[in-house]
This record gives sequence, C-alpha cells and structure tokens, in this order.
Amino acid sequence: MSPTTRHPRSIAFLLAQVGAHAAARFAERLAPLGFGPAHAGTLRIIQMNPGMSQQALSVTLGLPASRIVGLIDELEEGGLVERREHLEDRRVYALHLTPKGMKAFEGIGEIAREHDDAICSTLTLSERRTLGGLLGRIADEQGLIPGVHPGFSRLRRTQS
Amino acid sequence: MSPTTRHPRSIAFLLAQVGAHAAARFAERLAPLGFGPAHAGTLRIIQMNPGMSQQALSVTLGLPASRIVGLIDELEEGGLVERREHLEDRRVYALHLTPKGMKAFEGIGEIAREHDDAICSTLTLSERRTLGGLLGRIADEQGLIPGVHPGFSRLRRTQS
DNA sequence: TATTGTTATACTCTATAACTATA
DNA sequence: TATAGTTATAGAGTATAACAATA
Repeated sequence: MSPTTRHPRSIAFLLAQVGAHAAARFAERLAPLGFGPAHAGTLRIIQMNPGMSQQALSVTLGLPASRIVGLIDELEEGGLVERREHLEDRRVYALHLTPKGMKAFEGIGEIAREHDDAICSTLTLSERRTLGGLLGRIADEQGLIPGVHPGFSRLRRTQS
Repeated sequence: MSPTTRHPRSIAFLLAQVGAHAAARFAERLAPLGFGPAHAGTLRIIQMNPGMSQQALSVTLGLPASRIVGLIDELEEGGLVERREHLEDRRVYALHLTPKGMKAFEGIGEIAREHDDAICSTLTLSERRTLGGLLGRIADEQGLIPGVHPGFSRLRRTQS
C-alpha cells in the first residue's frame, strides 16, 4: 500500500505545485539549447529594451549585479548578446541581441508555445482563456511584474 | 522610463510566476514557526501515515534518504516528531507526530487557509472554485501527486 | 547479499563585499 | 563622492557515495 498523500487541495498549494511543475518542464525543454530559464528571461528583457545596462537588468530581474555579469558572460560566449560601449557613459555597457540572439529568442518563443500547449493539454480553448484570465488577475493583484519570474534567482539550468 | 517587460502571458508562464509567488509567501508565513515548507509537508505526510519509515518518506517526497535524516532531526529537536522503534524490523524507525506535532500541524492548516485567502483575494468564491477545478485537472493530467510539492527539493526556510 | 538509516565529502549556487574605472 | 561593472570569498544547501547495523 502506497502512503496516503491526500490533501484538501488549497488553491495556493495547487498553484505552487503546478507552477513548479511547469517551470521544471520548461527548463527541461530549454536544456538542449544550452541554457536555463534565467537566460531565456534575460534574452527577452534585452530584446524589449535594446541598449539597456547591466545595472538596469539587475533591478528589473531582481538579481544582484554580480550575477548579471555571469549571465551576460554566458550569453555573450554563446554569441547571443553583445556588450556595446555606451556613447555617453564609458562605465556602462549597452546590451544588445545579436542576430543569432534574435534567432534564439524566436526559437524560445516556439518552445514556449509547445510547452504551454503541453501543460494545458487537458483544457479546452475556452477553459484556457478562463484560466489565463484568473491567473492574470491574481498576478496583477499580487503585484507581479509581467514577464519577470520572481524565482529567476533560484532557477537553474537542468543538467545539459 | 522603466524597462519594458510586457509578455504574451502564456498560461504556463503565469502558472510558474504565480506559483513561485504563492510558495514564497507561504514560506514567509511559516518562518516565524521556525521551519520551512518541506517541514510542513513532512508533518502532513507523517500525520496521514503514522508509523511510516524514513525510507518511505524519502520515496514519497522524492528526496534522497540523506536529506530525510536532517529533516526528521530538526522536527525531532523541535519535539514535533518521534522516532519510535519498529516492532518487527530493528533497522527501521517508525515515525509519529507528538501531541505538539499535532498542534503544529493544525496551526499550519490555519496558516494555509489564511494564505490561500490572501492569494485568492481578488477572486469571487465562484471563481475560486473554477480555478481550483482547472488547476486540479492539470495537476491530475500531469501526474502530480496530491499534496506533494515537486520542489520540496529546492524549497528553503526563509531566514528565521 | 540487500536494505535502513547515518555520516563524510565534494560540488554548485549564491550573496556580500572589496575593487577598478569612470562620472 | 557616487555609480557601473567585475572579481574574490565565504556560506548555505545539495547529491553522491561510503559506512554500520540489521535483515
């Protein structure tokens, strides 16, 4: 007899459980590309804010500046991001996606769509809209920043 | 001007984002009691399966046996869990909640209810039922074990 | 020989705080 | 004097694997 694990299934617990599952599956899909969720998130922020500084990235992602260094190092080594010199302030790097970085960004979008579909496979289209609406309202009310995962700090690359 | 972070808001991403938020807030509520989400989860599993072994706990929680040792050590030091000797197999400990452990378990239930209410505060009762139903279906379809958080492995106590 | 619980070790990830160069 | 980026360091948390006792 396997141990009992029944639970009243509070919504908050379900959210945490399903959310962690979704994040883990996404990290698995990303692994073959050679990076993790934080890299993907970073690519997207830079794509939407070309020329931004590492400092701004640090604030936006809620990560210490020292971690941004390594993150950008890896993306730069992969040829996805460029550190260009800032025209007015020589202390600052202006971050930009390379063409390869753009490609990667688009590839991630495709992966994200597949992932989303897999997670929601049991729901009808109408139910997905309902779910998205409810989650969006919670996210807004709880002050979550669209597109910024509060746990980038903790998200690691699944072993490549 | 603050950086753009807009996002198509895929459901999977919203789930990961809101789920991580819910887990973090719950850990904060637990911190004053002196333990973390994994301790709470462990208490509940033992409460539902009195006398179970550390080995069984290891399998149920998906954690290496070596981590269970420390987890039970801490719960035992807090006087919440007892290692009783197993009647038929002297290698095994039979895990039980103490009366104090029962109290703690009930306290956690109360905290969980408050937490759940805070997370869902923007939703009507009817909407909460809808959300719970949709999340439950995803959890079932994705093979998640009710009451077992896939990320206990990564969940730490917020600094006490 | 296999299994339960324990301990030791080595590794990864992280934040903190010095440090440099510019402003 | 303050800020952007970097590097060094020290700490926490982890899995892995060796271990002792019992089956």
